[in-house]
Amino acid sequence: MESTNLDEIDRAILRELQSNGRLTVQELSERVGLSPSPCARRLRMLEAAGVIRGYAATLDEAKLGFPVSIFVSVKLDKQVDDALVNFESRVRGYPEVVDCWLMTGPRDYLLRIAVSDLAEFEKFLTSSLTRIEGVASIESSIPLRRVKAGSARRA
Amino acid sequence: MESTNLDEIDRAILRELQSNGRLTVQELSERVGLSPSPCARRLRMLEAAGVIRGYAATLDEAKLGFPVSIFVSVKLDKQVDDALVNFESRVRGYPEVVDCWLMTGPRDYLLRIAVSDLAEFEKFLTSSLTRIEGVASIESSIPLRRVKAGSARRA
DNA sequence: ACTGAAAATGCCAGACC
DNA sequence: GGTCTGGCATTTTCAGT
Repeated sequence: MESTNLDEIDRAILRELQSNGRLTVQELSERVGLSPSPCARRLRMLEAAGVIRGYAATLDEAKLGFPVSIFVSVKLDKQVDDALVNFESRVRGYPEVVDCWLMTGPRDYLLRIAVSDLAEFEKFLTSSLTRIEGVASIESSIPLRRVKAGSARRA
Repeated sequence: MESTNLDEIDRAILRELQSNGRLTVQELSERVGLSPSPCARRLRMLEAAGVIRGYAATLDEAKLGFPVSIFVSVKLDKQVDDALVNFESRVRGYPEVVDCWLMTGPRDYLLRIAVSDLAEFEKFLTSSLTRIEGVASIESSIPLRRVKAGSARRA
């Protein structure tokens, strides 16, 4: 999992595609100061190397109907592998869970939940999250507002 | 900021574009069971309404050279507007800060930082973050692994 | 509202320098 | 890495259902 040697042009390509993922090779090549062919060659390399995992539309969660986010920190009562695997597969299945990290320390999980309102959150908590086997305790924090939104560090 | 009435087809369009943002209108129309023309119309509506904010390449942070993420929770010593505005504009300028939320409660910020290693993190902490005026205290948590990655809840 | 076809555009791929 | 050209895919529009 190396940082695949990238030169300044590769990084420029990635930057452009991070802010506009539908750029055509032509437009892209102009923006990075290259002609289309070598630009397309680099792009294919970046995709093949897995530096570019894919492309996605960036949606407005509020307009989608999920204006409320909640950060939830979860403790399991035993950290055996089975419990982790089980918890993670459950979590991956819940659409309410947007993001989930396995943390160091007390070996918790940190999740971001997106819901339409607190009633939906309560339902999710009581009927889904707390029902997962091995969940010992849960702590929620509610954000007011997203200050900066990114899915990856800017190249 | 309403949840712009979306029918099942609109949501299907959004779902498809969330997992493949470079789909052409043609391919998209086939997948959602429509012919290209109305599909293109809907797509333009979704973009104009701001439900679709844009398109982005999804990058592999590790392969980009930033395998280490750190969650940082920040407390300011006074929560006057000026301090918030100042902190936020600084934070938006740091490439290391991928994500930032203003939290309720003790009115903290929660940030995700992406760096190449802990040395870079230390440098960022001491020479950037702690130098922002009004920052009272900082707490860091290190994740081991990302379990589920999303930038928005699945439509 | 969706469909289908036709026209115009513009894109990509490949061979080659 | 750059240029060019052939061929194709895409988008758009328009008339029809």
